[in-house]
Amino acid sequence: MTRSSRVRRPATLASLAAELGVSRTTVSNAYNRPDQLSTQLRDRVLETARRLGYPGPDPVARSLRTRQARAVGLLLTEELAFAFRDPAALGFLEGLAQACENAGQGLLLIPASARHADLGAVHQASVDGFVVYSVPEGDPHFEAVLRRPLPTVVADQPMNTPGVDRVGVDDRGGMRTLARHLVELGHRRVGVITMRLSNTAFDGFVDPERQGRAAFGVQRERLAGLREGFAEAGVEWSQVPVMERFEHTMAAGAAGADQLLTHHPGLTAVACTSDILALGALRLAAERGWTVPDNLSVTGFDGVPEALAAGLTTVVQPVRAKGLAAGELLLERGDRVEPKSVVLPTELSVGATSGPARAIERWFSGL
Amino acid sequence: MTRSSRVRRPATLASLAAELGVSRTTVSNAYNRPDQLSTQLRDRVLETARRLGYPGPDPVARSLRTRQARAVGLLLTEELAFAFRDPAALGFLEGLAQACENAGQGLLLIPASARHADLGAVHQASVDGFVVYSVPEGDPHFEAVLRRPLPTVVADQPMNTPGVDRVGVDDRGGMRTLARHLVELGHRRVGVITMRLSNTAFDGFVDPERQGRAAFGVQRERLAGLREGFAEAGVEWSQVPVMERFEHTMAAGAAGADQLLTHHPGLTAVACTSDILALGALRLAAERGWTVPDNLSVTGFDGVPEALAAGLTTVVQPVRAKGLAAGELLLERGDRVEPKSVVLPTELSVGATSGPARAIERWFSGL
DNA sequence: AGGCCCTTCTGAACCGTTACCGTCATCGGA
DNA sequence: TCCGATGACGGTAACGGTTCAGAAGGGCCT
Repeated sequence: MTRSSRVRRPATLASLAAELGVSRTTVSNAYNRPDQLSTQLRDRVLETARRLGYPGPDPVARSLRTRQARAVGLLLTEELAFAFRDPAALGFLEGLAQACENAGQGLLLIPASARHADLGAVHQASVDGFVVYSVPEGDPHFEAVLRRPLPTVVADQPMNTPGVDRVGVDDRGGMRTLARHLVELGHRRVGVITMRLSNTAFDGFVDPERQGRAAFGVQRERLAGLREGFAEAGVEWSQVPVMERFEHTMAAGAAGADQLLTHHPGLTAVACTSDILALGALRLAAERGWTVPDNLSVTGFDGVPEALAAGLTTVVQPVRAKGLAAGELLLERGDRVEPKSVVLPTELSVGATSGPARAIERWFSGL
Repeated sequence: MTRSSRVRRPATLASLAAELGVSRTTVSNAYNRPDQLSTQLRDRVLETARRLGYPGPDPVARSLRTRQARAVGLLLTEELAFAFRDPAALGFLEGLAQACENAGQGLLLIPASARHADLGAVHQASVDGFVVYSVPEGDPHFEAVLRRPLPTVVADQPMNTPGVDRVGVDDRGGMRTLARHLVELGHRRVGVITMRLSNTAFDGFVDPERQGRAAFGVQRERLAGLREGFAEAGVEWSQVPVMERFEHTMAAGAAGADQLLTHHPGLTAVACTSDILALGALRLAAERGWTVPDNLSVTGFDGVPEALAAGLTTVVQPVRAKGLAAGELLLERGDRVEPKSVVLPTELSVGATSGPARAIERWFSGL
């Protein structure tokens, strides 16, 4: 079979029916309801289809009529390729893909990065529902998704979208537990490196006011968890320097740590709101010749494989389960109407990058 | 806006036109060809649409008429989740996603693992073309793809599908270069661990006959490259033990290496047809207390990040570029008819896991 | 005044299917 | 012989749009 023959406009169900001298319904039934016609006729239909090169009912026309596309749309505001680079996103996707596979549904990745000002990709997506992964509040693509009359599940962010299902993790509780861990180790002078808090590029220190205005609820929650945990030990949050980085890379984490530690040399611990940033901070510590955790404690959030392999103290969130839950929430809703919210637990993983603050005090006194 | 209002059957273009007292054409134009109607009328249309909760033209109906879905279908025979676990597949996907993003196209992951005996997912995919990633020859899902009257690009496998575009890498040449590298280091007693050669589960030694019958052209090519490279040094291929593993995991690589080295204790080098298997072999060597490369040389293929980080000697293939090329080949074909084949170069990356065979001989003589 | 073009909008065909309901033949039983 | 049940198939109307040719109306030029 040559390419050109495969690419020519194929026969339609109607032309096949005409060729056979039967009705279109019968041809349709031959494909979709074998029990509705005799075996002989069905075989004759299928045989003729083969002979004419009829590829079977057109999926688009079928979707139009049956009102289902057998696919789930995934909206990420980042570049598509990002999804395959970021370890946490990857875990989520793996779980989501699993859910789709289980249900025999396709998974449509929708190009909706900032490059695409038009919302065409969202409007044009032939899907039965959307999963929205971690987009900022007020994102126009997300709003376009909401206007589509389709069931939608939000993963992580934005939080509190009325009437929309959500699956997330206990960001705040996880970070609170982490903060307590640092407190127990004696840390009182801590710094924070956070992922971007808004959609506009900004790198630098952020005051609590901007923290509260953050367009990313997950970051707000994680910061709030740290605040609460440290508050229990009497650490005033306004005294805790928070460094924001727009990019989510190890390089950004290292740069953030550099700036943070340069302005606040007395810090005994740096808590990062992601593992990637924390790995960057670790790299910076190594560059400065500091020993972790003797000279500095560093913590992350997510529990990505790279971080666990590196022995990072971090909050592990079940990213895979989150993706799976998001998919299932979307696919297994029956005629449920009231929105559902799933919050998965997080777990502190104490690694080799957090240690007693004592040692650090000693180190500084020796300067 | 509550969920129930969002999920109710929405207004249609026709009902909107009726409400406005204009023709459907005009409403359609308001969305698709703003220059075809006055600004006032367009604003009135859009305003009324907002008021009635009309979500804009239905994508499926539009696709039916325009004959395009603005999406690319991706067929993998593995579980969907596999794509997010296997590093080489991941790199490919990243490149492909990039190509789709550049063209503003969606990327539809089609569930077509062995679990899905029915080909419905392929038949139902609303896409403008397919990218087929590394599936075995004769795969029924692939054949279903070929029956769809859509442009198709094969990545890696199956090779030599008449009339179909393909993008691959120089598997054979890469492996030949690797073999020469081992030869130069003095290796003559080598063993091989290969990925699965057929779709049916099998673990064990494979003779050249089965190698030639392999359903995976890429594996055939890589083995052929080794054969040719070693033949230049007078190493008879029939004397080279080849161990096949069905699973593609480090554990499988370790088990394969174990079996291989148990039956052929005199081997000085183990060449694997993938990095994952090679990393497994390295793990086994460590478990046995062997020093690499002093006691054993180990090589891989792919050049995945984990392998390069581990200093594995391997053949690096440009997986990302391969994905990008596959996407571009599909999306940028104009009215080209004759099939096109792209073969990307591979590069030997000499790491710390291959060394002179001398040392190994000495080690054995000391037993 | 008449012809022509331009802008703006309409009517009808078409895209390829499936849902719904009706029809027709066949057959067994009364 | 007639009747109702059953199985097999067909006709018609959606499904929700896009497209293209052309109509209506106004302005401009001659």
